[in-house]
Amino acid sequence: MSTPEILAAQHNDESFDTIWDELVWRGLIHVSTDEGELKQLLSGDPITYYCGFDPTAPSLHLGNLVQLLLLRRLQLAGHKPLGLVGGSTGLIGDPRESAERVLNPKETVAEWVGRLQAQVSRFLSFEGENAARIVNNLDWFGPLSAIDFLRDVGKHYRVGTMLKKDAVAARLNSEAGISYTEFSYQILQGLDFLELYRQYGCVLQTGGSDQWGNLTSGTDLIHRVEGASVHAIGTPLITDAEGKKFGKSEGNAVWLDPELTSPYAFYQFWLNQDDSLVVTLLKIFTFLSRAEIERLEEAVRTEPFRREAQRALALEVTSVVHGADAANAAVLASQALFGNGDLQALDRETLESALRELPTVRARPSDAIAQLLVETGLTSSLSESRRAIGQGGVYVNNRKVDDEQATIGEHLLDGRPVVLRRGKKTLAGVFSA
RNA sequence: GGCGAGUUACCCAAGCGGCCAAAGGGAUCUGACUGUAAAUCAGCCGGCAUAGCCUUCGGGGGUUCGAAUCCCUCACUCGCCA
Repeated sequence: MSTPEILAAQHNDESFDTIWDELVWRGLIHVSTDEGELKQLLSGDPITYYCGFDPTAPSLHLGNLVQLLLLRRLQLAGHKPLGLVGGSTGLIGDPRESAERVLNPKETVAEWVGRLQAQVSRFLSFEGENAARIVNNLDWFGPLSAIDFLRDVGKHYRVGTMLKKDAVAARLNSEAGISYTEFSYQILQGLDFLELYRQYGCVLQTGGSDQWGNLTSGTDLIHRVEGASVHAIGTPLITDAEGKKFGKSEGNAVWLDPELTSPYAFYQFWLNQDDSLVVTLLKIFTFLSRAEIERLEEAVRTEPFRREAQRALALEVTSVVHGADAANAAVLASQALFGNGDLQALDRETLESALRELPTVRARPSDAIAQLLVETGLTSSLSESRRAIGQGGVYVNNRKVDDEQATIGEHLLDGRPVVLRRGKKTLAGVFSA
């Protein structure tokens, strides 16, 4: 399915009186400027609004997806989105809670800008009255000299105010401290908003609630310089039951780029969500209607073992991000591989297409299983492979491997591809070399 | 600018000359129970040719038979005083 078809299938829920009501119901508003004014603004004539994405990685991830979908929901309500990819802010980096960022090379950031622009574009419509527009803050920061920056922008910022921003205060209270570079980030983002206000009449910025300090940096600046009241919406930070950041399990971010996170792995990620979180996720990450989500919520309560809500969530989100074809392929592969366990009963065609969704490797019968685990990425070292086998966590075609020295051997002989599994649900395919 | 404290594995955090590949907690991972859930319990948790060897305790250098532990030096962080 091509992008326009995906976009055409999306719409807001008409059972809500206003888009604001829907956003509130979906739990997308964690913090905002004056609610009454915002609600009125969003129910009136089309406005221009924006959200920024910094190129700090080669792809956007799930945290950004919340923002992308919010941009889209507002566009579906008739408003005009600006997707900003921060060619210059990405060179600086906003202050993270933990420690100072390592600056990325300019060429790298430039390349990432291109990638992110393409990703952002896929979630917005560039047709019609309220077509989206992609902007890059390097366009206005590039020509700005340090002296002009300090004279024209810096004068409007009080250090006391800047120090009180949570992101800055947290770092000041930590051992890591904060560099002048990252301390200045809030000014850059403030100037973005001002610039977009001047150029496009942009009056609303959205972002994660952890960006609230940076969002208000812009609203305050515009108020001071232009005397205008503009708005900001901060979405909630999604966390699991233990309060950990969603979709970022220590170094294993879930990426939107299919090269970095395969559609199958993406689908599986959503399918495995907790009961306690699944309804929240349906509201935020899908375009399913309130009625449908409420039905699924009931299903979680009455017959949780069917995992209907998780299935719906996984199918919907994978479709939105990777298209219906990729989503269906992920569903079929999941059914085949997690079916009733008898892989031998699968016809070869089905098996092979299911395995194409997984990491695969070519092998000879004499190859050690421990080595194949490493090559497929199921483990990261031979030691870990041996450990996994020793713990009884490795299977070949659903049969437990009990010898650390075992080779793939006869499993490969009849020419059928072999399913290598670690633990309950981490799979890879092995084809005959 | 002066003085003091600190930098340990993915994170927090003990260790302060050999018994240290490094206590403890958390996370990840595996097993049991389940619903490809949660909770709970158990195991694992640097690498390799695994009763052995190799590389790790901010960087570099030194003392010693032997250093995460002592000395010198560089870098960074925090605090107090100017």
